[in-house]
Amino acid sequence: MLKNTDYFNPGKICDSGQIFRMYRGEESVFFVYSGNRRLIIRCLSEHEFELDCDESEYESYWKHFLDLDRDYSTFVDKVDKEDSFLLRACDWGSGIRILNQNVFETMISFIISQQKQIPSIRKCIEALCARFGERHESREGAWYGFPTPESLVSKGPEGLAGLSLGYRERYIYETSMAYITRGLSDAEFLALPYDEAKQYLLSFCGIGEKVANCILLFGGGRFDAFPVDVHIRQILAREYMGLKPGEDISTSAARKLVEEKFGRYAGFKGLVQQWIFAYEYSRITGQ
DNA sequence: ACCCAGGTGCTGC
DNA sequence: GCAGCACATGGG
Repeated sequence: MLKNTDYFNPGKICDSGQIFRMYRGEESVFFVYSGNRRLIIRCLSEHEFELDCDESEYESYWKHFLDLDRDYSTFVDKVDKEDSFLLRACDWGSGIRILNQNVFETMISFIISQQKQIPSIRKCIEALCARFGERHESREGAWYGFPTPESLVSKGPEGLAGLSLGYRERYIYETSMAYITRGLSDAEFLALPYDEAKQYLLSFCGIGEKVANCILLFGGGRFDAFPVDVHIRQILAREYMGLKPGEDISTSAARKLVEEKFGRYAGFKGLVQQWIFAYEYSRITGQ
């Protein structure tokens, strides 16, 4: 049971695009999957939650996974009062936490995410878990864990066919193979300096600048990572350059603008990114 | 048929 | 460093 918990809104987190294996159940119930673990969150009120998982897993795993050991109140107060768009995004995104997901799962998930829409990404990952993951039985029904790299390569490169992964099949296979031979444990990865952690990620096939930043932010504990994707570029163009809706700018121009507009939020730039991404995404999908 | 999606790798300059 | 292109697949 979690009481008096502020700045924690499972619904906002579920829709924020940083996690693909989090689902809405009935009546304010959420299912969260990570590796071979599962957490059920029941929202009792705005500040009270029942967390259902194996005994001891909360303190040893889920508390940090949900980033509940961080004080989010300080970040909200630091938003520039002149920046009306960010104020709205921050207000809307209140309750989003930046998760600490496991690294290999985040690598494969965001390799899949490229050139795909979020519902489609979820389906691909589900299919991958069903084919290669460990099966678990529970009162609520059967579910599958996230596959290990060994499992993903166990049927050869062709073993990944038929899951709508397209050209990403090769990326997943190559990255899994490389991870088996030279992958770091999560603890080793987290201990790396920022630049080395990024270079490590970029050395895998299918991981470029944007995906690396997603992994750094959503699984790598780097609160300053700022992924720039098509939505972020459109926000910058529209809200910070006065261009017409839909007009795009180059990624390099976007990175300069990010530094100019959000550089002052050093220490929590990644949270700022999630506020504006989730706000924009809700606008597009009409929530 | 066309355009786009939480881009990356590769080539050529 | 930067532009241009191919790359699967599903959805509008």
